[in-house]
Amino acid sequence: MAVLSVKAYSVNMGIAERKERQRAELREQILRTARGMVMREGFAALSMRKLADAVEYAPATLYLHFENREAIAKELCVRGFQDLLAVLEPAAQVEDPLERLPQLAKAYVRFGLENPETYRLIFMEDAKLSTALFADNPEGPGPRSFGVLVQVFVDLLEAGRLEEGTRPDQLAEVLWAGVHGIVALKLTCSGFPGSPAEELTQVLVSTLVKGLPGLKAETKAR
Amino acid sequence: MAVLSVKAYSVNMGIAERKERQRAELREQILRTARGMVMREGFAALSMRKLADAVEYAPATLYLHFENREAIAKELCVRGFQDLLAVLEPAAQVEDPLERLPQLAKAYVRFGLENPETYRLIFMEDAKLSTALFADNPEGPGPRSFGVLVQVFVDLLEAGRLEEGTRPDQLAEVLWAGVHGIVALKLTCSGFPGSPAEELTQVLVSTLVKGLPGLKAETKAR
DNA sequence: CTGGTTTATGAACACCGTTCGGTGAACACC
DNA sequence: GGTGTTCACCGAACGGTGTTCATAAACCAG
Repeated sequence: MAVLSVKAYSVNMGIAERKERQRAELREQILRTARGMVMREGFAALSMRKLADAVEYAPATLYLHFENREAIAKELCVRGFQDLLAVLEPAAQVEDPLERLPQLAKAYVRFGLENPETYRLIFMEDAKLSTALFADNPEGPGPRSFGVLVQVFVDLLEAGRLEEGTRPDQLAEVLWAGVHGIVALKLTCSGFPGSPAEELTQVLVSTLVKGLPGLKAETKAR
Repeated sequence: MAVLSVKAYSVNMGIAERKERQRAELREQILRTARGMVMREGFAALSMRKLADAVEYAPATLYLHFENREAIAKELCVRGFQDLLAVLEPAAQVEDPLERLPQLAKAYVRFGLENPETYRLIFMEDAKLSTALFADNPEGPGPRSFGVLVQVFVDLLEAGRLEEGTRPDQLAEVLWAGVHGIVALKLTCSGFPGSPAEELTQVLVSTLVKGLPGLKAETKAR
C-alpha cells in the first residue's frame, strides 16, 4: 500500500512534470512567435488570430496561457527590457565613471535604434506596460537598470569629484530622459532631418558633463 | 439674358458659398468633437463610429470630409502642435538667451504634462503623424517651432558667448530630446517614481548650461 | 472500463475601419 | 412649372479585431 502509493506518486510526478513542461514549452513558443511578429511588424500588427495561426492553435487556446493580449505584451516588455539590460551590461563595467557615462549612453541609444519595435513596445506604447517593469516588482529589472545609471553619479560623488549635495538620482533621470528623448524623436519624428543619433548622444553627454562649450555668462560681452 | 445670367451667377455663388460654409462647419464640428474625445480618452479610444454618433451623422458621412481616421489624426496633430507653439511663444520673447532657455523648457514640459493625450498623439503615436508637421511642408509649424529652440543658441553664438564652431542646431536638438524625454518618461513610465518633472527640467537645463556641478576631471582626487 | 480533469476548439458577441449602392432633397436649366 | 442632374447622406455589408463560453476530445486515476 505504501509502496503502491510511492509508485503512484512517482508516476504522477513524472506525468505532471511532462505536462508542466509541455505547457511551458507551448507558452514559450507563443511568446517566441509573438516576439518575432512584433519585431517585424510592430506591436499594433500583432493580432491574437494571426498569432494563433502562426503557432497552429485556435485563438481561444492562447487564452489558456495568457489572460489577454496585454499580458503577452507585458511579457514581451520584460524580455525586451532584459535585452536592453544585457546591452548596457558591458558599458556598466567600465571603471572610470566619466568614461562609463558616454559608453552607457551610446549603448542605450544604439539598442533603441537597432530594435525600434521592441523599444516602442517597452517605452512608448502604453503606460500600463512599463508598470510591469517598475511599479510591480520592487527590485525588478526596471529599477535595477536605472540603478546602473545612478551608479555613475554615485561613483563620481563618492570620489569627491562632484559637488556635495548633488543628487545622483536626479542626474541619472535627466541622463535617461536625454537618451530616451534622442531615441524617441528618431523613432517617431522620422520626417524631421536632424543630426545622426550618435552625434547627438556625444553632444548630449559632453554638454551635460562640461556645460555649453566656452559659455560666457556676462549679458554683454563687448 | 445677360442680366439673367449675371443674376444666376450671383445666386449660384451665394448658394455655393453657403454650401461651402456648411461643409466647412461640419468638418470643423467633427474635428472639435474628435479633439474632445482624444483629450478625454486618448486617440486609441477614438472610433469613427463613436465619433459619428457624437456628431449625429452616419459613419459613412465622416468619409465625405476625411479620407480616413488617420487624416483626422493628422489634422488634430497639426492643431495640437499649434497649441504647443502658442505656449512656447511667450517664453520665446525673453531677450536674454540664458533666461529664455529655462523658460522655453519649462513651458514645453508643462504643455506635455497638462495635455498628455494631445502630446502623445503628436509625438508618440505614429511616425506618419509627425510627418505631417515636418517633412510635408518645408516651412510648416514643425521646423518653425524647432527654430525657436535653435535661436537660443544662435543668439548666444552671435553674441560671442559660445565657442566658435559650435552648432546651434545640434544643441537645440539635444535640448529638445531632453525635454521630450522628460515628458515622455513621465507619460509612459508612470510606474517609475522619480523627481517631479519641474525639478528635472531645471536640473536638465542648468546641467546642460553649466555642466556637472563642481566636476573635477582628475581620475584620482586624493 | 468508468469517471473526472485537463486541453483544445468552433461558434458566437460586440466591436472596429472602410466601401458601396441607393435614396431623397436641393439645385440648374428649359 | 416641369425635368434632369448633382450631391449629401445613409443602411448594409465586408473583413478584420479581442474575447468568451459551451462543447468535445484527450488523457489519466482508480
